[in-house]
Amino acid sequence: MARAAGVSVASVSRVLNGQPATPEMADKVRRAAEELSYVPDSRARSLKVGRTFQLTLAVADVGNPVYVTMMRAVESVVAAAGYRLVVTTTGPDVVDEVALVRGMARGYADGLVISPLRVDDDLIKSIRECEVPVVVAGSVPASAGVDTVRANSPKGMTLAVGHLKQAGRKRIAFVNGPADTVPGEARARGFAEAMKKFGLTPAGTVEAADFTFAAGRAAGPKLLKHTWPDAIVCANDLLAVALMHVLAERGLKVPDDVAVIGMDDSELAEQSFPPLTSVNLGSAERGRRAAELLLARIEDATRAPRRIVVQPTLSVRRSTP
Amino acid sequence: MARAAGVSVASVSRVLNGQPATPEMADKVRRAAEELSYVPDSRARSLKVGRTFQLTLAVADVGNPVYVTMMRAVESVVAAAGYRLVVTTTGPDVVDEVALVRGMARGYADGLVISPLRVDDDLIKSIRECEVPVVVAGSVPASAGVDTVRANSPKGMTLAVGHLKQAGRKRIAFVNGPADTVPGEARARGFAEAMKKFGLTPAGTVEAADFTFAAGRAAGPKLLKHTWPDAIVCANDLLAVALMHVLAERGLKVPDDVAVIGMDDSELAEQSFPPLTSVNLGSAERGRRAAELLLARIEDATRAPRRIVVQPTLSVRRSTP
DNA sequence: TTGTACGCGTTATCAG
DNA sequence: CTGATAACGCGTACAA
Repeated sequence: MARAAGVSVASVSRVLNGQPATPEMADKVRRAAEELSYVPDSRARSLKVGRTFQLTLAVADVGNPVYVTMMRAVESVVAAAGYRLVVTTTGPDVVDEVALVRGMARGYADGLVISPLRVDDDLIKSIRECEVPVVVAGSVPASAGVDTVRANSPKGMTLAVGHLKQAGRKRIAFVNGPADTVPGEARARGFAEAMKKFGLTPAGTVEAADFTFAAGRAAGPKLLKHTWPDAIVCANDLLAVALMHVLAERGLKVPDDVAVIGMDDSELAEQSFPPLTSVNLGSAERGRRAAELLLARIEDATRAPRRIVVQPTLSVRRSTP
Repeated sequence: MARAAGVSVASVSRVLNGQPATPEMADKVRRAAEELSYVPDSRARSLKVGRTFQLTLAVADVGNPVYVTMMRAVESVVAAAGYRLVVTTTGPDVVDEVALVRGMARGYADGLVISPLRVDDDLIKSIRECEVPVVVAGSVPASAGVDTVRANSPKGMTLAVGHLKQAGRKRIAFVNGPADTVPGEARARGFAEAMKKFGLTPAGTVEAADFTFAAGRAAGPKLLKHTWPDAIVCANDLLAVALMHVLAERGLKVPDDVAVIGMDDSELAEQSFPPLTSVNLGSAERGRRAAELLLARIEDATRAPRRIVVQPTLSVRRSTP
């Protein structure tokens, strides 16, 4: 390429990176690059500059629409900054998450946004020791000293239960995902607190095997075997939609017989029938903020860790009165 | 690292790549690697071996559940072969697709699976000239001479219309996405052919602005202004679910008053209410086959281009009688 | 402003 | 079987 343009390799590099050069030099280089449809090799560039201009987003399950929302948000922020996004699915096991974080040391990406389902000391340790910046989209202890952006589940639960109480519902049940996960634990605590705050007693609780539609289908009958709720709060939209299916099969009308509320306010909420009232935990904003935090830390590795909390809102649709 | 183990860099490389070495040598190297938690830098490795062990999947819209299915399938195949997957969203414009394909020359990935919404000569040209192997998940002319795995939309439409006719429905309408897209064109043609084959006349057709839920919500009323169908075939699941919303708003029962059929048989089909009868165009299998084709071509660049067609099946659920 | 020369960390080659 | 060394293609001091 350099000799095709009749100049030095250094000049090619300078022109293509927008550094000062005489117009005629720039012209010669661009002309030759166009001619040969030459583009700098990103592998060599990565080795030299120590950056890949790639970022990784790790989520547990791409089939969960909340991660689609988050992915969109992260993608738009990092793309605007000139980065590609590598989306990785970790699955539910924390060991896989730890392996992923450790693997970042290979240097195939310049940073990581991870939304872990389960967190243990190993994971926190691997994040702290990671070669590249890591931002956690989820809850980790403040003592971990890592950048974090998380939702406010308890407040979200307050919104949900308050809305139901105002509608006159009193026998409120709760469908959670696994309580040994970070979101599962937060939602369980939040639900209990919210019920207490409003002077209500839970009409029943069930724990689905995971946060999927199938798990919700299985958990619904278990819940309804022992209780006759007039409202059900679900830990996410997939579970809520699954519960509406179970209720329909039993001839129960939503929202007249039983009101249903989901969490995440994902695209599924407006697509479901009836459209699902859902607590918006700010997944798009969390994704955006997490990406911004990551970019900022890449710029300046010494800045103090930030912990951002995104506040929830309630999107009222037709599954509640 | 080499001097930490007291051996040469070459030996480190050999041991870590599983090449023959004396047990004691292997031991020294592994011990030191463990100690320093050393992992080979993938940037340098990429530069040297000319491979990144990364593949790219380009889709139009990550919010479309059919791409989630495809993504899962591609991911599992390439991961098993030791590759990472980079998911890129191209949007609806062909120029962005062309830019993406051209950009592959930078060498940040070893191959590309692209599912283009619109195809023109520029795109085909860029694919043929691409530095790295490209597999198209979709339809391109055989003359293009590229690896392809596509669905059989006409046959899928025959399945859909045949199912409706057998149920006694005669006033069948069609909701398509943009007809200037590859899937839009294929489905329009397929629907027309299928109707003719069964001796039926279309009860109306409307073209949504794109393949999204919102576009379906907007297109539904337009269709129903001029016609009173007893069945509606939709070009994908998102449009079908949107149509069911529109029908419900007008007090029309699905499937008693109007039957609805979607295409893609995505996760949304079983999550919708009523569960959506949908033509399974084999998105998972298409993803799997496309990934396999790509891996095979990376192994052997000289093999003849293959054109795979995946056959559809019908998943009957509750939105049809 | 432009060119020359070096080094990034790894793998492949070749001599020992 | 091991060690020394030459690339891979780029960015960048430094010299001109």
